[in-house]
Amino acid sequence: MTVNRDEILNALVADNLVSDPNGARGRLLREAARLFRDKGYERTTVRDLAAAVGIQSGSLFHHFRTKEEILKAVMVETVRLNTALMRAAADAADTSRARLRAMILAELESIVGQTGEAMAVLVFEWRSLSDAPREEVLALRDIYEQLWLDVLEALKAEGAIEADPFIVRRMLTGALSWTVTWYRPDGGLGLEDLVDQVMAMMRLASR
Amino acid sequence: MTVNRDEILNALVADNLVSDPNGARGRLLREAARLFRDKGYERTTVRDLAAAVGIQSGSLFHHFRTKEEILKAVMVETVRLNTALMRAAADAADTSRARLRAMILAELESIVGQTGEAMAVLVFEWRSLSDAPREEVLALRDIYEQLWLDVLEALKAEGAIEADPFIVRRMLTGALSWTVTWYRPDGGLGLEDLVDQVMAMMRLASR
DNA sequence: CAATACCAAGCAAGCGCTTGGTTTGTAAAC
DNA sequence: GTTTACAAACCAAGCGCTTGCTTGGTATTG
Repeated sequence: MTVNRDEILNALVADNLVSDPNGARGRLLREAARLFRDKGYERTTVRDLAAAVGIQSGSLFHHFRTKEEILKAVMVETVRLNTALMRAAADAADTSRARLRAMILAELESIVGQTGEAMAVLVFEWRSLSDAPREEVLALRDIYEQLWLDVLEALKAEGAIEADPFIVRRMLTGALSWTVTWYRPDGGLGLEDLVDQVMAMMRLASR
Repeated sequence: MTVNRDEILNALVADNLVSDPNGARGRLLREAARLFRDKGYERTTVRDLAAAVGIQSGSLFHHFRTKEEILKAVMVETVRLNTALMRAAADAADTSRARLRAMILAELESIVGQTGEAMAVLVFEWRSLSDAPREEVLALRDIYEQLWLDVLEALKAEGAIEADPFIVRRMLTGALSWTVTWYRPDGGLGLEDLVDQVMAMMRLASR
């Protein structure tokens, strides 16, 4: 990887697209992501959220107008960050096959790494968003998805994959995001190994 | 398929392992599954559940002691039914490859078919179950999962797949259950086509 | 001396669930 | 073949609690 995670994050923070993780807002969003993943959005109360950052529940509404706005912010910022990370990962590879591998690794890193809580929220809590904000998040996600479709279409053109790129991506989305429910980085299986397994499953091995 | 769905269902009903879909309890569980999938368990109130079957909210507690017990019943009965269906699908095929194909088809049929609501609940709402009932459901699910591991291990031994069977199954779980979020049977893509795509993705085609 | 960040207190609404009593289905007793 | 008995199914009402959010005021900071 030529561009590292922190550089990308800082650039987004500078553009006000993502909250500074060290600021009050950023800290709250991180705790919110953790709570939303662990207990679900509905089971998490504003009192839980407030306690997690050490303030009174009413004080939350100085930073966010509603509880739902917190959920939306978690999702929006997560998509933005991951789109940037994914683009960087894709750009750094020079063959389609290497590009797919890099993207799978990047997505798994997001899922099991620091933004894992937020990624899980993105996967499991979209139903808790009401229509308008959901559409907003989905629109952002489309940009992210297009990065995947580009590389999968290239692989299809090369004959490296046989199935429809669109469907392959949807299957990959499910397969990779499902790892949040079972993969533990401290187990015997490293992240790179896991990527190898995914590539092997699609018979695209050759690390 | 030599054994059809209704036969299997009736056998389970006769053994009291699954509620009669026409009975009061069965109807409630079906409506509960639909509501839980559409709005999530937490957002679904006992008043919603009662209204869906046309009774007062208090009357629910004549059939179930708590709201959580309804969720558990939905999950338990769904796993039981699908284990039976999956076993039948597996037994009817004679090669490992055909068996995997039959099982993928069976799982997709469960996901997009009549029990689809309940399957989605099983996937997305496990976090809403408290510890003890969750362990119970997971224990039942292990039986179901073993059916998959058996056929994947056979395929591995035959050299038809390259990756670890355990990991392949987890990837398949994610990929297939994720279809609930996007696949619509009335679109251009039929279920058999979708299975073909999955097999093609694993380079196991040859319908 | 504003503006920002927070606290203490509490309100209105909605939640799961309980209660006491009525209707309905079923089958034995007469 | 009507009556009696009784449990299962349900209703109407509401209790106690938690929820998201508001309000009016007080520190803190540049």
